[in-house]
Amino acid sequence: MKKDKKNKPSKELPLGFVDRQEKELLVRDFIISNIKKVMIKYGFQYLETPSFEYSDSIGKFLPDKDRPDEGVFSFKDEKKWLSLRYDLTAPLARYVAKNYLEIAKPFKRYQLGTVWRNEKPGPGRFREFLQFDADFVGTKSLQADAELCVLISEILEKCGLNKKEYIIKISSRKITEDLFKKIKTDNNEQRLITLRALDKIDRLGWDEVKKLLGKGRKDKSGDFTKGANLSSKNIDLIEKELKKTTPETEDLKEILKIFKDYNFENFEFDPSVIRGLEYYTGPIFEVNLKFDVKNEKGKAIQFGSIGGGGRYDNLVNNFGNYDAPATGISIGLDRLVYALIQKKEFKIKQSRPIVICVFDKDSMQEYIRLQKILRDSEISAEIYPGESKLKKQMEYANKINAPAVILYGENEIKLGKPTIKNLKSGKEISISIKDIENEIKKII
RNA sequence: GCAGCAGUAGCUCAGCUGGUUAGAGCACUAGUUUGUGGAACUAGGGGUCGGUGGUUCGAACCCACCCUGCUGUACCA
Repeated sequence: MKKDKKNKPSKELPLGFVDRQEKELLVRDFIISNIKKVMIKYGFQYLETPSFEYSDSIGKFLPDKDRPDEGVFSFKDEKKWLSLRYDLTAPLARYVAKNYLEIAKPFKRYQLGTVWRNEKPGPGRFREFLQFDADFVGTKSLQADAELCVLISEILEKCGLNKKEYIIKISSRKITEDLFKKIKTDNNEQRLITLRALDKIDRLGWDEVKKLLGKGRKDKSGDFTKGANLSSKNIDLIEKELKKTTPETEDLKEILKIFKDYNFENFEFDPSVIRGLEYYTGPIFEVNLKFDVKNEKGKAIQFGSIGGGGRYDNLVNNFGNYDAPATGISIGLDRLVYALIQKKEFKIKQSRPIVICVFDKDSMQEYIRLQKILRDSEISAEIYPGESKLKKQMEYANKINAPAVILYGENEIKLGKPTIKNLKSGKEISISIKDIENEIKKII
């Protein structure tokens, strides 16, 4: 079958890239159709920006000599570095900065698009994936932040999740800002390490996180992670502050009030939600699934959140002098698909064609006639695409999960009555051509 | 990136402490059935045992490096 293995092109995929098959794509399409419905209802505009941006436009300043792949895929075009986008927020900021004078403010847009990250893939995590983003640009109103949570919630429920299966966690950057004032640290690296450590509370638990806040932690593979070196007094203070269950910052109090007006309850205040450490300035949200997700071997895996977002009031401003406070949320669609396929028995019908068997090429016009009758009735149908013995054709129909085959050979043609064979029951019936449509519809 | 484990047919795996032409199940192909699938039976194809180099009379098996995968960890704008 295969000789000369050498010098043949590789059939392997690059690390972190995958082929996606129909089953998965149909679930994805289902989610996308729900997203579009909800976004239209909420009055958002649909936008598409290109896959590539200048690296500096999306926050990457790539030094010429270092390898230009610090988390992103990049190449040098003439004199400037280009990068594949790693999210949809940075391109949005760029878009708003570029078109600021023309667009209505506040600008509400949603976007669906592939993004790429040059990093280590994990289960359900690839280096190329589809993201959905909804953002408000040009408003400080916390109504916007609250509405994002409501809208995501509606999308998830339209996709079949109930209120027990997901939760929106909210917090605010203001909490950690206040905290840093209290422990009086202006050491930026220490602040970063602290934030990263706090981000892991739900995964590692307080005991482990406290090690990270102090000297450091050794994980179970024996790898050591350097800690933030805070004093135990400060560590205790942080723990005390972050274990509070009611928010004390003004922004969150207001959001909670708005949630109440919306009658929105499926959220939870969680001060350990930190997220994207650089640009958030206010409320932050995280969308979490509350059921276990398993890998191919049936083992539960650390799935984490399927999306999140928050307020980023300074991002657009980076491009110039426009002051455009913004807030947004994004969902990793492929991860959601991965989880949903496991959780739900999807009844999304993968419509497979009725197969019309070919007995004799000279009768082709008869087959085409049958095929047209079915297709005109919006029934998926095909003449067996090949030249094989009947047995082969049956095996083919069986393998593609065809609901039925139509047998129209010499004998049937003489009578003008094709035989329909139901592939599930194995039953065959002889039927006149005018009844074909009805009979097939009974089967599919 | 770091660490642990793994890599034998398309898939799942066996291969005893290194010993002649490397095995099984499933899948595939052909036939039993020249107009009938999902079952059975028969026969057959398919592997330089992840790669490269080394140790050895001899390597799928031992050693080194590399690649890939899994798990954890780090980073994630």
